Amino acid sequence: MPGSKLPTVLVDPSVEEAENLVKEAVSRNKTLLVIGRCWVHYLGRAKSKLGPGERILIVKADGSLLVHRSAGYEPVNWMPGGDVVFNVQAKGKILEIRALRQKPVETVMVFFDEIQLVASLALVDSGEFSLYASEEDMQKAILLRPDLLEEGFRPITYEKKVEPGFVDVYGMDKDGKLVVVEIKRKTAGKAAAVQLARYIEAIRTRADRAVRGILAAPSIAKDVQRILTTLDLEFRHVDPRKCAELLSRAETKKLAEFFKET
Amino acid sequence: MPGSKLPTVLVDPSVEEAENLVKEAVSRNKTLLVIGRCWVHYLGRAKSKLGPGERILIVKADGSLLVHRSAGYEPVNWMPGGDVVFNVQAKGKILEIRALRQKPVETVMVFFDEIQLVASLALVDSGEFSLYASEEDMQKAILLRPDLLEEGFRPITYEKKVEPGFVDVYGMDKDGKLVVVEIKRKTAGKAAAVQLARYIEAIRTRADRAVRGILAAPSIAKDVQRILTTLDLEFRHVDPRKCAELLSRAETKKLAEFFKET
DNA sequence: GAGTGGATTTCGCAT
DNA sequence: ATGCGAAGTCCACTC
Repeated sequence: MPGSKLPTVLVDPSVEEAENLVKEAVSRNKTLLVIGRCWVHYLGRAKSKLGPGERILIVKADGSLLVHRSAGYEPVNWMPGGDVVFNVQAKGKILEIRALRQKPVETVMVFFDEIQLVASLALVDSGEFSLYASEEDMQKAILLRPDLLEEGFRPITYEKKVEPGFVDVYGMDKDGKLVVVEIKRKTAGKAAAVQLARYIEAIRTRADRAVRGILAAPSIAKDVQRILTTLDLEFRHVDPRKCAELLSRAETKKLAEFFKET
Repeated sequence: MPGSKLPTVLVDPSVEEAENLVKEAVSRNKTLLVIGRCWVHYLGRAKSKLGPGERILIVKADGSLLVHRSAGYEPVNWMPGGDVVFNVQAKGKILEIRALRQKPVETVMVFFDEIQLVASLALVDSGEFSLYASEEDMQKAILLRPDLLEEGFRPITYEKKVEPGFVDVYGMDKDGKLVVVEIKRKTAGKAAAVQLARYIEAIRTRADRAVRGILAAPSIAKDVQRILTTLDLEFRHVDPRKCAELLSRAETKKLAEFFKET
């Protein structure tokens, strides 16, 4: 076993013991875990108060801080990492942990009056994370296999700058008509249709010729079909998962070349 | 001390020991913590792979699952709580924890091959979280930015003693008319309107001049608008959240200065 | 139940 | 540094 260092763990420690380990952890940029009864104040972008209760506090090596309750995906209080400074001190029976960030200026203060567990960790983690089926994957897949969009479609550029922003994909259909493609990785709402319409509008006035607008997404919201019809836009079903599968490594190379050209 | 139950903690457990505690925790809806070397697969709305590394796994009482790395505010893998089903089993030296959600259909699979710590917690947490400003905060905010109440309003005093009690804020409108403001942090009911009316009454008789009464609150109860009209009082929508934001900006400045010193 | 908008959004990538 | 847009966004609210 590549003996990774075991965490230093204190169960039901005294305030002093906890204070020492917490200080050691934050000063050495370890990952810190504190479980116990606490209350929390936040002041910065907003202002909040959290009354006493048992929670999990995590302070990561990069300074990010999380206070998690027993339910809910999101932390009830937090601070993103970066330029965060910590101040830890025991005041009587209470352990105070303060975090201060500079940009933007904000502070989280956690007060523990009962500590069940403190752990100081030196997590070794070089594992790679890869995500498939993002909007970018859909774009790549369409560039690589234009038939996904429609037969005979030929991409010209991607992320093309036009007046309001960037067109996801821009190309020509089998009849030589210009095509603007807006990609959404999940159900496309009204906003997507309107955005596409704006691009079309901008290009039509500039190019002074017919332009087709295609919304490529796994599905569209209920009333959006009506909007599309009104705006003379089209919807094309494209499955992000299928797109991801298409992107094998070999094909990605070809894609790299395509990207280089354009 | 209301002796909250201490967590069950295993440091450097065997796979079997870990398996037992993890199973016990998820089956009894406790909050679970596992720290160790793992890799993670996600399949659902997208698809992701996370290579081996040391992380923190949290499974909460509501089924939400978080995999945290040593840096970053966000979990690298997760599952929101709700209709989540878990499957835990040891396969040889590897502990598998699978979470499956139905809507949408998605699954997270975590594989541990080294376990540093397992903890099963029964977090007791009834503390209230309030992001919104207190009534006092709303008062401060209105004094700081009178425009919140109405354009041209100028506060004169606050917490002014008048016959029945204390007026929250007292000032003048842009036409020089006296204004009495009653602040409520939540939906204002009949009592608030009546209270305001009493202040107005007292001041009118004393000052012998026109006085406007404004009820400042995020909203008013259904029939209160009628009462206000009858009593010739006005309602002004004031968002406690906006007040909190405003105050936090102001108070944050003090914070910034304080930290500049230190 | 679906759609819409906000978030102490966070995060990355562009200019 | 700043700004813009996507996110496995999550979440609360409305229809």
